[in-house]
Amino acid sequence: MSHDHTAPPTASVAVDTVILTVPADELVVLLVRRANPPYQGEWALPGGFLEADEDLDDAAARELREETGLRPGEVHLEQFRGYGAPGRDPRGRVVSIAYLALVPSPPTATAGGDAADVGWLPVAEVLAGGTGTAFDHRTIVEDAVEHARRMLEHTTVAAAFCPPEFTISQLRRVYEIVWGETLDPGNFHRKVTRIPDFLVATGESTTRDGGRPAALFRRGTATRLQPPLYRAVDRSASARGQRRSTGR
Amino acid sequence: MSHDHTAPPTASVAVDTVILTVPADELVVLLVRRANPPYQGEWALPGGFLEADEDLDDAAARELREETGLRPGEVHLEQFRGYGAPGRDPRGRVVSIAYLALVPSPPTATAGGDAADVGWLPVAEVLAGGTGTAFDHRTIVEDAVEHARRMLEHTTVAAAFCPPEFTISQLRRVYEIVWGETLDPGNFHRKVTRIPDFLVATGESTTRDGGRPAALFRRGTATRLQPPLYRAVDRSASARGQRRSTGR
DNA sequence: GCAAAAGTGTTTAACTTACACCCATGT
DNA sequence: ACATGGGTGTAAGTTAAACACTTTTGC
Repeated sequence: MSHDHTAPPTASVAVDTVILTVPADELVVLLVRRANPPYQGEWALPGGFLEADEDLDDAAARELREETGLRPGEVHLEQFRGYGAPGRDPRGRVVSIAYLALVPSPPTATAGGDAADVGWLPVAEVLAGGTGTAFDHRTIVEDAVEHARRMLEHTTVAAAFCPPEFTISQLRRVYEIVWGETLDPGNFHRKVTRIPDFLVATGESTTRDGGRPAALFRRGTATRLQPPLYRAVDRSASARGQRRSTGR
Repeated sequence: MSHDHTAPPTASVAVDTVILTVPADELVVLLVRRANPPYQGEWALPGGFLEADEDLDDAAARELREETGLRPGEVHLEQFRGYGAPGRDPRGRVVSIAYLALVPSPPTATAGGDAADVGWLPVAEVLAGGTGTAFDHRTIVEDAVEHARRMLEHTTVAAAFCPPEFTISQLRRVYEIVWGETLDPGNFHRKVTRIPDFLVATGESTTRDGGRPAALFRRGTATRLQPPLYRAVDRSASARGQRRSTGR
């Protein structure tokens, strides 16, 4: 851009969003079944071309609203990577800016896009390749999920998966499902309630079938998790190395 | 991209790279003085338009080689963000994919691009606005530096600023300069030498004027820093909150 | 010897972990 | 009463922070 080439080659710029949510006991991603070629009938990420007078973030927010009816503020929406391999779209040169959206479940599910079919598919199935996915969208979902997993360690975004008011075990279940491992309920409770401005108690509590009612919380203003929460994978990898010089 | 709009609007896609290094006691960024309008005479990031059959990473690697003569493998090169605000380039719709490069210092400095003038500018000056910067490149540098600071906490990329063989205090100085704070030499030494596969001792040691010679190391294969190194900013912010419930 | 930088030891506080235990509700 | 999940207590082990101290060189 700082060099002034003659007649720069042009491309279409698309914005594709990996919308994740945790409706029950698994992580799911919103995909759209393609009505037209190429990849007709296969699943693709919701997205669209960048319009003439639109910033990238605005385009992603617009797409998200069109597909789920959710508006920024209710969700976590973040750009995470651009994809521009030459052959990734057979129609021509398309560079996609990929966004990651974490939304509470289930957000009015399928709203009115121009798509024939919209569905929440389990991430595990998509990554295993069991689902026919268009373009390089399986790779994009893979990168997005890895990004989300890392985000949960250092930031408070996990709360974006929860409704406006939620209990600590709802939040814990988000971690457990996204990371695929179980966490100690007591320690988790202490840890997250200690983070300043992460959780704001509403004073209310839930009433459910069996078990003590849980206190309800709202999201606070904190965004970073300091100190972080660790996945067991990381800690065991670390412990393996540390032990080397712990010869006391 | 999953929706099939008629005649998608096209744009030029550029790749701009924030090349950082630590030559002495400050963090500097490679900028190019623009020879032509717009922003003639101001400083811009090295970059160029994506070519027809080129992936994003390849374009960034090509630009980096053209400007510094360095090839991937010797440097850390990573995409970190796309920029696409409508008015960011007066010539038309340009979406830039920004890359961050961390290179050892000083890498054959100014090599042959088609630019009139190339220079390493102190990041502090650029961010303070003391330097006339073209487009939104001041913002891009700001984002890149923040990204780099966070990377140093969780990954081993700091070593990318060092020559192939380096001492632990060279590595520590990288942290101190990028973060803008001092670290305890003893604790730093212990911490980094404990990370498995981060540093590989060569057996050699330096001989300098005054002071005990330091052992030389090469980069190992580790990429993650687990547990992380923390900036004082983070820890103090955390400690402030933690103290709240530490009433033992 | 003295200054300077490298590297190790030691103490104290903080944090994580595991798990026991009590609490508050539905049935 | 008892099952169920919420939440707190506690002890053991681990890690980090601060800083004293030893080592190895140049002058």
